[in-house]
Amino acid sequence: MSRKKVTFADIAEYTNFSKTTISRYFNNPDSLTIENQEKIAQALDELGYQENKLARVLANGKSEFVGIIVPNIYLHYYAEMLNQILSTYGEHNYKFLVFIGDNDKKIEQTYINELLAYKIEGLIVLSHTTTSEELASYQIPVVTIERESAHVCSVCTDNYLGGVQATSLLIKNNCSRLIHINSNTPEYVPAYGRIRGFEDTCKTSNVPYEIITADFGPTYDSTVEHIGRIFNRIEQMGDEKKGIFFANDTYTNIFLNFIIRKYGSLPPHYRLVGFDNSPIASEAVFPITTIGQQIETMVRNAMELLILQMNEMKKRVPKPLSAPIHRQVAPVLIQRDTTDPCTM
Amino acid sequence: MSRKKVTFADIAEYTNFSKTTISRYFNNPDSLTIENQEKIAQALDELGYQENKLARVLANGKSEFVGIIVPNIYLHYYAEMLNQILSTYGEHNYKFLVFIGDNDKKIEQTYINELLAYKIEGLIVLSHTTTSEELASYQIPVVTIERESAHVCSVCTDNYLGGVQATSLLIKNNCSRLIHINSNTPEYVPAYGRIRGFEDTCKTSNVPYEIITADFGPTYDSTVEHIGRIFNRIEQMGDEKKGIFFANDTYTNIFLNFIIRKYGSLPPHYRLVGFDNSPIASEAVFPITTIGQQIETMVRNAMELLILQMNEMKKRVPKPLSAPIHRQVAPVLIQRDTTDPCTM
DNA sequence: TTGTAAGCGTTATCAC
DNA sequence: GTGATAACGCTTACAA
Repeated sequence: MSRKKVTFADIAEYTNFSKTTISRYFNNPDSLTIENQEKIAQALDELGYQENKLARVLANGKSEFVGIIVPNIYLHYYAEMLNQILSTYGEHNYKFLVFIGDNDKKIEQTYINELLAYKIEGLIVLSHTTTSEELASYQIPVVTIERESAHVCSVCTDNYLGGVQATSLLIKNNCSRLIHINSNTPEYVPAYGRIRGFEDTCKTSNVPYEIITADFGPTYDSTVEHIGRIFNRIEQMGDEKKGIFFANDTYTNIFLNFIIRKYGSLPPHYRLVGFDNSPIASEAVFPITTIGQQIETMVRNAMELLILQMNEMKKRVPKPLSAPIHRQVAPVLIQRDTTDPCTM
Repeated sequence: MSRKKVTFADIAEYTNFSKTTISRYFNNPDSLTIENQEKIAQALDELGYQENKLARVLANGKSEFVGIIVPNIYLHYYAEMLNQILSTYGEHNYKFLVFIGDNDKKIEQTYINELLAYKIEGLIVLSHTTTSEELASYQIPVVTIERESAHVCSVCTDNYLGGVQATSLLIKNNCSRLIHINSNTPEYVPAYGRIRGFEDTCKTSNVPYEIITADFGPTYDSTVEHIGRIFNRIEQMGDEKKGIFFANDTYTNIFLNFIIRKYGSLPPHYRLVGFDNSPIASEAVFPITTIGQQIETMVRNAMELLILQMNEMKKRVPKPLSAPIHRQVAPVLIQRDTTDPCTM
């Protein structure tokens, strides 16, 4: 009942083979006769063998572990990223050790050390706490997603293009005044591209525009409060047709709610576009037109870049990449009910 | 530069101690003189030592790994669970290996086998694919959360109480007709308690009630469609004050959206209560009154139960629990704008 | 307080 | 095709 652990040694004894042969059964079965394969299979079954991959890792150095550091999974965006990453198990067989970053550099360091102690083969970073320079210094394969990444491989959405798509749609909707609403975003963050895309498109098309940035505070409620103020300000602007491009769907939804509560519906002089295609965009009273990040594609790219590096590390003479590879993924415009139907 | 791995042997040689002493430095530092501790610390630093916890696991059997199987993390409910579980790292130091269940028993088996091969000390199961009987058969510490759990330890929300809370509020709101909307839920699922709580409360209070169940299909859109039909049906019922208790906030929000699009606001003859306190409940045009699951408390309980079992396994003569422990966590009524203000 | 030596359960190398 | 044997890097009696 309380069977002690069965090991290769036991199987070997039981079958009159050597441990080596048992090992081969797992790693290179073709090198055994079918007959012997069956003998071993049977012994495995009869003795109730249970693999120990940790021992194998110690012996061959391939942990098949990949570390992940996410800032949180409260936001659907990160949850979906994580979802997609974990789902690659079926394809690549990497096991994922997941840590939630604390926005605390010290703590994140300890996470990384812990991951290194468990011999991860690679690291996927979504949190913003540790600089890419520091990440690079660990000398292991790294891929970052949608964050600063000067010194490591990365995958980002083409935020600039997203800004252009959103703004172009609003212009096609004949909005005579364009507004972009965002939190204070440093220029080195990929998402800053949304602002540039917006601005450039407005300029090119010669439409008057305004960029409203603010610190929305740390909570949903504080965000609502700030956006409420912005709503009131915009309401004063008169009734020309306003096209508003928001940094994300949450902001858009909050703004939309203010509109609904005032007008009972979405009046034609408001056209809104969000970003992220998060659930709230489809769940809003009037489903929100938004720029969707192609998360699955991003993750596929991230895994490709990571595996590229990890495979290199397994060679006798690993030749690290001469320069980090950066990939951009085009976002997708998803037209719903907060803009006029329109073929672009 | 491409420094070879530094091991205890190297440190030992460098410091003229034995490997044992180096080991003790990590596991029982007090048994060394301060002086020698510093010597070793310095050597560690100078040689650039990097722990290898896998080797340690092989030697002492304590992996500090815990496996998690979630059905998905697309739903905020699961994402938040995962969030809370992962966040316990700071407290308990268990590392988490996360798998996304496929609703496919075979595949989930392979996940579990993989986890066993990596010598997890315990397993947290949120997916519904594998029966608790099967889970128990693996002979390792298991805790399930909010699912069938006859043969293993578990943590659940007190769904019955939740149903009672929601229904009582609607009755206090003077609703003269009570309706519960749910998908087809088998009785053995914990969430079925919500239905019983609703029904019992209606009966006790002698208020006419109706339970509407349906298969809402696999997508958000199909859910919208079905709820739209239900909305139309309820609209025909006349204008008595209706109190509707939904199985979750998503249903509630969809229903609310139908109301808004028809009436432009929430008319007083509709009172709505959701379940889960998911983001959509607060983000809706009219923030939704809901029954919140205390996820953090649930997770704390789950970890307690798991650690209890895992610690037992570390004893010389582990005495497994004579019977699985089941814990219930009370839900919390969160009053917002889809019900009348009311002190209960 | 410190050291010796035998594991832990695999894989890798080199023979046969 | 198969087997001995030495790693892999750490822990843990048992000694001293």
